[in-house]
Amino acid sequence: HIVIFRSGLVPYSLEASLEDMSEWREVDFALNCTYIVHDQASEPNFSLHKAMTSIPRNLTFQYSMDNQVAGVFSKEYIPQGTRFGPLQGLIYTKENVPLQTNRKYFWRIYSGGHLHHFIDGYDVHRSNWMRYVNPARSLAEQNLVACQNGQEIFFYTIRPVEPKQELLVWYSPEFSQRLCGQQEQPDSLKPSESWPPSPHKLHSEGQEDEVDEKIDVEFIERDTPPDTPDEQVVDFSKKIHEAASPEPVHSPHLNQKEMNRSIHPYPTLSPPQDLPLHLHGFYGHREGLISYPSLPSPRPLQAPYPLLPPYNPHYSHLLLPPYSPPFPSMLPSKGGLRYNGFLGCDGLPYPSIPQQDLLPVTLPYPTPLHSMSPSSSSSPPAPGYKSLPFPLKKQNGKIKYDCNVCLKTFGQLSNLKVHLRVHSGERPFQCNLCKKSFTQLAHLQKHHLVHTGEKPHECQVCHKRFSSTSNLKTHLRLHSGEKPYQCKLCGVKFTQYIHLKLHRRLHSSRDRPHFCQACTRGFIHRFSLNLHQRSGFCPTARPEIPELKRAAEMVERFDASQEAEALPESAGEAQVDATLEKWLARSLENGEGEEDIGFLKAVAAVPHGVTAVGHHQERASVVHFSHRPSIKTEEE
DNA sequence: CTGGGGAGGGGGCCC
DNA sequence: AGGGCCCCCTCCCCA
Repeated sequence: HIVIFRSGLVPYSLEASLEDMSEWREVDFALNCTYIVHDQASEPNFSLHKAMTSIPRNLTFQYSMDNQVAGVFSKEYIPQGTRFGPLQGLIYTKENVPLQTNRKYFWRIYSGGHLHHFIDGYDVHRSNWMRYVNPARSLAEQNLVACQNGQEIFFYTIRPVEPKQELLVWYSPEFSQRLCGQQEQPDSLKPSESWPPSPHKLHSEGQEDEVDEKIDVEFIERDTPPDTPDEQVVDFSKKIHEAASPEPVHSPHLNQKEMNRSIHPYPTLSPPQDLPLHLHGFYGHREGLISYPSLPSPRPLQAPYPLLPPYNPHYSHLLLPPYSPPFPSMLPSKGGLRYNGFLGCDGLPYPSIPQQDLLPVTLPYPTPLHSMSPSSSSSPPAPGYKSLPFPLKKQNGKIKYDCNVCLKTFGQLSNLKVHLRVHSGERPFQCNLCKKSFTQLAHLQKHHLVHTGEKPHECQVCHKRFSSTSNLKTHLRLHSGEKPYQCKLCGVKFTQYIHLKLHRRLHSSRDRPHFCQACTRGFIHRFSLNLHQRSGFCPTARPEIPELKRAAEMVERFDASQEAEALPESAGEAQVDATLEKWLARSLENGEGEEDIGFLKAVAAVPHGVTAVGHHQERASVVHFSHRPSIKTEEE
C-alpha cells in the first residue's frame, strides 16, 4: 500500500477506496456522491458577471498578473466525494452552432451514444465559475473528475482537497471514451513523450485555421503570464500571497508533476498524454480524431464508497464561512491597494465594499438610465469596469490589451481607451455650432467641414471636390470602373457595398419558394434544391468545412443563372447536370476566380444519380469529394 | 431599382 | 500616454 504525505499534512492511506473510486462510472458518482455544493446565488452586478459571482463560498479565484482568473482554488478542506455543478453555459445544438465561434469552452453532451448538444462556457454572463477550472496535466494533480449526469456536467472531488489547493479537472473514463469516439484503437497507445508537451508540440500537432491557433495561443498564455513590467499592472496574486500565505499556494510546477505522476495511486483515471492540455478545446481542435490512452472498461461498483461520511446535501450550508468577496476586480486599480485592515476568513485580504470615491473618473461609464445618480463619477461601474487595469496578454511577444466588454484586442492602450468610449457612451468632443458630440477629435474636425462647406479633397479626373478621402475614393471608382461588390446570385456588381445590400433584397424569400429544411437556403427552382441536397453540399451537415458553404453558394448562383431559368421545372437529374456543366463553362469563360475553378470542376464531376459527400480531411485545406451511397454525417 | 454623394463611426499607425 | 492623421466601413438621402 502506498501512503502519500502531502504538504506535511495528515497522511492518508486510502488506496483501496481510491481504487474503487477511480473505477466509478458516471452514474456511480451521481448516486454515491456525499456532498453537494451549489453555486452561489448572488446576482451578477455591474462589475461582476455570473461566471464570477456563481463561485461557491468554499472556493476562490486566483488571478494572474494581468488580472484574469487563472484558476479556482479551495478556501478550505473539501472532502472527497463532493459534487460541484452543474456546468452552465449557452446551449448549442449541432445545427445551430455559429460558424465563427470560439470553441475553447465547448463541452459535448451525449445522448444515446450520439452527440446531443454543446454547452458553451465562453460567455461569462451565461456560464458559471466552472469555466475557470483548469485541466489537470497529470494524474497526480487531478482532484476533480468531470461527469455527464443526465444532460448536465458535474465535477466531483476524487480525493480530499486541502485549503488553498487548485481544483484541477479531467474527464471520467466514460467521458473520455465518448469524446474519443471509436476513431482510435484503444490499444494503440503510443509511447508517451516527455510530459508535459511543450507549447511547441501543441502547435505542431496540426493547426487548421486561425481559430485553432488563437485558442492554443491563448491557452498557453494562460499558463505563462506575460512578463509585464510591474508598474503596468497590479499583481493581485502576488500581493495576496505576500500578505496572507506563508506557505506557497499550490501551483503546478513541472518537476513536481513529473514526480507526482509516478506515484499516482489510481491510474485508470489516467489523464492524457496525447491530449491537448486544454480539455475545453476538444471540439475545435480535433474534431472526431482525438487520441486517448487506453482506458479499461469500468466495472460496476460493488458497494458505496465506504469511508465517506453520511450523505448531507447541505454541506455548503453547514460548513461554509461567511461570504467574503473573492474578486480583486473590486479593488481600486491604481494609487495603492487599500485593504481595510483585516484578513478574510480564509486568511486572504479583502477590500471593503467597492469604494465609490476610488472609481476612476477617466473611465466615465455612464449612469444607467434607470439610475437617479446625478453624476457619472458616483455611479456604479458598468460592465467592463473590470478592465482596470486593462487586461493584458502577450501575442507574438507584443502586449495586447483586451476590452472586457466585447473581447476586442488592441495593440495599444490608447486605442483601447478610445474604444471603451463605444461602450461607455462617452463623447468628449462637442461641436460648438450644432452641439453634436463625437468620440474622437478627428471626427469632430471632420464634422466641422459640414459647417464650413470646406471640401479639401479633389478628384484629379473630374475636379469634383469632397469633404473626405473615403468619399473621394468611392467616387474614383466611377472613373476606374471598379465594382468590388458582386451579387453572388446574379452576378451584378456595384461600386458601393450598401448598393449590393439593397440589391440582395430583390432575391428575397418570396422569389425562392423551394427551401432546404436543413440550412434554410431558398431556391428559385425545385431542381436546384434537389441538386443542393443530392450533391451533399448542404453546409449545415458539416459546418466545420467552409468549402461546403462556397459550394452551396455556387448552387445558388446556378439557380439564379440564365441556364437554370431556361430549364423546365420537370427537368431530370441528367438534364440538370448537363445544364450545370454548361453554366460552369460559361462561368469560367467569364473569368470566375482562379480558386473557384477546382470547385467548379468538382461540382461538375458529380455523376448523375450518385450522391457525393464532402469528406473532410484533417489538417488538409482542400475538400476531397468521394462518392458514397447516402448522405451521412459524423454526428448522425 | 440603381447609382451617386454626404456624413458619421471605428480603429490602426505614427509622432 | 495621448493625440493627430488616415483609412475603411456603414448608413442615409436623393436624383
